[in-house]
Amino acid sequence: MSAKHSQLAGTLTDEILSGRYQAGDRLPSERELAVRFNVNRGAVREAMSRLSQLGVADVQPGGARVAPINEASLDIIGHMLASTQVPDAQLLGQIFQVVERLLSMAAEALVERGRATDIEAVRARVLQLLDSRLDSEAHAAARIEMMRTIMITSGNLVCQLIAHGLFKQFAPTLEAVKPYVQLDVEQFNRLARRLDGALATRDRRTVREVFDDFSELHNRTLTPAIEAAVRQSVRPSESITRQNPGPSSRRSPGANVDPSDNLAPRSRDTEVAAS
Amino acid sequence: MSAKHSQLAGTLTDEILSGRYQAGDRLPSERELAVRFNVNRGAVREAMSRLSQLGVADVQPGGARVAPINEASLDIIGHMLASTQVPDAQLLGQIFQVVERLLSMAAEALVERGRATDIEAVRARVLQLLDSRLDSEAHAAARIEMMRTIMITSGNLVCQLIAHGLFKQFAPTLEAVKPYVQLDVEQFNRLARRLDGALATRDRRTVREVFDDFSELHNRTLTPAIEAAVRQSVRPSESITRQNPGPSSRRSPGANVDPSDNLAPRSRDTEVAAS
DNA sequence: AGGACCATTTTGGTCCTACCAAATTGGTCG
DNA sequence: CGACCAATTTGGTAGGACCAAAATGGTCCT
Repeated sequence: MSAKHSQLAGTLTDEILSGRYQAGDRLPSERELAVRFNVNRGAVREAMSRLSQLGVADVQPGGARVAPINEASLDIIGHMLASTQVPDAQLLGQIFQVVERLLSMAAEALVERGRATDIEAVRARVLQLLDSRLDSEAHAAARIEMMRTIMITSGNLVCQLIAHGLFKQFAPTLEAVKPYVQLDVEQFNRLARRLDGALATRDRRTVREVFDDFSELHNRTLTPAIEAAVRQSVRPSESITRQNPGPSSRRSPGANVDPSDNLAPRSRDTEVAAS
Repeated sequence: MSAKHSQLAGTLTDEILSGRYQAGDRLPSERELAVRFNVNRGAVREAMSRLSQLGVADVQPGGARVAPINEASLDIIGHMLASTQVPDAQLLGQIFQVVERLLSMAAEALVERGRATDIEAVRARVLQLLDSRLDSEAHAAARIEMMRTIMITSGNLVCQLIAHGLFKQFAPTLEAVKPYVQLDVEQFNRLARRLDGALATRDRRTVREVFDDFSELHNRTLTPAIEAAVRQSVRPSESITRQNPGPSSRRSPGANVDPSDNLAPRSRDTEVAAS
C-alpha cells in the first residue's frame, strides 16, 4: 500500500536495526539498491534521505555508512517495537519509565508554578477517571487524556514533544498488548486519589511519590501482560480481529510486502513459516 | 554553503515556528515556492520532505498544511534555539530540566540494577571531575563525559536517544553561552562527592537528591549566564572569535543567505537593522 | 619496499521534464 | 439548499543527464 520509497526505507531501517550491518559498514550504493529492489533511483534516494534523518545512516558523497545506534533519532523506537512480532518487554519498560518520569516532572512543575485553573483542569481529569464506572477501554482512554492534560498544562514544550513522539510510536504496540493488561483498578484509584489531594494542596513531594508508585504499578501490570502476549504469540495487529476470511481475490495480509513486486531482497525465505 | 533544499527547509521551518503560519494553514504549493525562491521544484520537494519528517507540516496530495507545534519532532528544538539571536532562557531551562531528570533516572537504574564495573566506571568519571585541577573548559568537558557515561551504562536506550538528540541540538547554543557561565565549583564538587558516595553504597535515594540539587544548581548558574549574554547581545557563533578580516574576495559570513541567489523571499527587509 | 602523489572510477547531489493519482474547487443539476 | 460531477490544482513518481566530492588503484619518487 505505502509508497516504494517508504517500504524501502522500512526494509533498510529494519536491516540496520537488526544488526545485519555493523556501525561503520558501507551500505550498498544507491544505484545498486535501485537494481536490487527494482525501483527507480529516486525512490532509493528518498529512502536514504529518511535513513539519514532517522540517524541510522550517515550518507555522504562517496558512500553511505551506518551510524551507531545510540546516535539515532528517537523515531527509531517505533521501528524497533514493530520489528519483532511480540514487543520487546525491556524496551517497552524503558519507554514507560521515561514517560512516567517526564509526567512526574510536568506535574511537579504544575504544582510549583502552574496556574490554579490548570491545576483544576488536571484534577477534573483525575476525578473523572475515578468516579465514572468505565470499562477498561474507556479507563485507558481517560488515563491517556489525563496524561495529555498534565503535559500540556505543564508548559514544558520539550516534555510535550518527547511524550507525544514516544506515544505516537508505541501506541500501536500498546494496542496490541492491551487485551492482556489487567490493571489493578483499586490500587490505581487509590493513587489517583492521592494525586488529586496532592494537586489540591500543591504538594510537590507527594506528587512525585505518587508518580513513582504509578511507575511501579505500571511495571507490575505490563510485565505479565507481555508475558501473556508472548504465550499467545499472535500477530498483534490484524490477525486477532480478522474472523471472516473475505473473498479469495484478496492479496497478502498487507503488513508484509506485496509478492507481486519484489521490494524485499530476492528469494529471502520468510522467517516465520506458516504452520 | 549548504544546499538549496536545506536552506529552504530552514527558512520555511523558521517561518512556521515563528508563528507566521497558523496551524492548519495551507502552505504555498510546491510549484509556487519553486518560482518564489527561484529553485527547482525538486529542491522544494526535498525541503517539504524535511518539514514533513520534522513534523511541522503535513504534506499530502492536494496541498501541505502546517501541523500543530506540539506534534512536531524533538528536532525542532534546535531550530527554535537558533532562530533567536539570544537563546530563549525558558526553553533552555526546560531542556536542562529534562536532561537532568533523565540523567537521574539513568543513575538510579544504575545503582539499582547496574553491574559493579559500570558503577566503578561512573565513579571514576566523577572522581576525575573532582581531583584534577581543570580550567572551566576542561571541567565542562569532563561533566559532559560523566553524563555520557551515566547514560550509556544505564542501558536505557530511550534515555540515551533523547539525551543525545537534545544535546546535539543545544550544543551550539551552549557553546555560545559558555563564556558567561560561572559555575560554583565548590558547591558542584560537594555534590559530586555526595554522588560518588551514593554510587559506592548504591543509595538510590541520595542519587536522586543529588541530581535534584544539580538541577537547581544548574538553573542558578544558567539564568545569570543568559542574562549576561543578553546584555552583551552579540551574535553567538562566529563574530566573537573573528578578528582578522581576511581577503576582500570573501563572500558574506556564510551563516546568512548568499546574496547572489535569492533564496529568501523577495525584498524582505532585514528585521534587525544594523545599528 | 614504502610512502606520497595523482588520474580514474565510483558515489551521492542537483536539475529537468514528463506524466500519474489524489484532493480541491467550482459549477451544475435535482 | 444540498448532492453530485468534471476541470483544475497539487503532490507523487519516474527516468535521464550531468556535476562534485570521495574512494580507489596505479605510478612515481625517495
